Amino acid sequence: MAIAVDATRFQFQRDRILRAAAACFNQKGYSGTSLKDVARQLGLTDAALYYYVRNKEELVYQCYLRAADLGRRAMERARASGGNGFEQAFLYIRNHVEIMVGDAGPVAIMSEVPSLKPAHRNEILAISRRHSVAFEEILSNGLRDGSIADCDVRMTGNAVMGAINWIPKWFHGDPAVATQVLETFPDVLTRGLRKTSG
Amino acid sequence: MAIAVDATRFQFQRDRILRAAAACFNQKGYSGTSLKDVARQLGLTDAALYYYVRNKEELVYQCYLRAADLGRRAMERARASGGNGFEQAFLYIRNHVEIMVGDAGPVAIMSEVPSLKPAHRNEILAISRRHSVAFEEILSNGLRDGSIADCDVRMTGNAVMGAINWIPKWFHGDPAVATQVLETFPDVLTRGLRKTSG
DNA sequence: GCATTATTTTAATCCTGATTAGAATTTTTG
DNA sequence: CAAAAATTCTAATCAGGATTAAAATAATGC
Repeated sequence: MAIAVDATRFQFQRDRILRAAAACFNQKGYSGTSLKDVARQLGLTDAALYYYVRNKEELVYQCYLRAADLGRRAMERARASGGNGFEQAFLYIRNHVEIMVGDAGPVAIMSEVPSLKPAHRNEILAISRRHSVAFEEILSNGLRDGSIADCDVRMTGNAVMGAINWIPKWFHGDPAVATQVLETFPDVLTRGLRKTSG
Repeated sequence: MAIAVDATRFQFQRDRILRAAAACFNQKGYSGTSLKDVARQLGLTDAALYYYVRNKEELVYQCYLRAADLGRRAMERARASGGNGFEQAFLYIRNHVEIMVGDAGPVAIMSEVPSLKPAHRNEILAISRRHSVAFEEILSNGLRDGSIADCDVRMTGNAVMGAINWIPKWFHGDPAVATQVLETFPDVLTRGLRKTSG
């Protein structure tokens, strides 16, 4: 009954499982990965996973929750930076890209959100929406403070999110590529936002 | 034994099925859609689908093949236009976006490519690769002919493809939005490519 | 209209991977 | 070390959707 200072072992394993699952889902597709696949990667047996997760649906849900959370953190660090609109947009993108190609481990592409059970699906969708809105707000701020060139905020947001979310489709862990991505992607995505003159 | 001039009825139904399937996959997720779901949408019975497709795997494969083909056409029309690099890039994006939000019907997001059987998977991947390479070539041409500003060709390609491929995630058929997308998305995606001065 | 072919349905079957129960093992605690 | 709790395994079971076989219906050609 210790005052759970150490959410240690359980939480730790659970997180390993989520990362292994994310890796499997991204690499082998959702329908292509069985619980056995995920378990094997950790030297476990499929049944063992049920100690950490109610069922496969919840495994996916947790993966997505983790992905959403990492995105949220990237966003919050950017907003906390106190820069102008452009700087915050750039920073958010860099933070998020860093997560996608960095050692946070694989981040699951949210392709099976629609098949989550309603409560889970709605939660994930709500977080995603908040996330999008937050980015659009940054863009709006940038328009107002003059750091971002005139643009359709909604569409720009959709474009940027798409580009970021799609990363795991073509990035497969090569560290050299990771460096390149980190250096160029944020610039690629924000070039169009830069205010040219005044 | 007629010289199959009219691939009519069969091909027609098959295409309807592919579109219905694409719609289901995008809306309900891959694991969330059963063959019965797809069939019901057409007033058919699940078993009837087997007259048009060997199994579910092939249904997905055909959906992806169709998606890839639509993309290829968008690309070819752009290349055939004979414009400079920037113009071709812009045109390709417009063409492709038009397909994604237009009345070509829903285009399947290729999220389950990894779980296709090897031959199918490799074919889809090969097409995708060709597609990416083609776009990168357009960008390279633009760099050479001076119509596109200095940029990382590979990463720019990845960003643009991601943004386009992600469209079905947030576009759900609203015609007003379709118009907006068509008008703004190509501009959003190419702004960063425009040569500012010389 | 009749025969042939194309398309769809009904009614099983099948199969695979998720899930569960309970035993075994390992870890922790005192 | 003994008892309790935590974690994992073995061995079934189970469910649900994919798939099939055969019959029924619709379309087509003559």
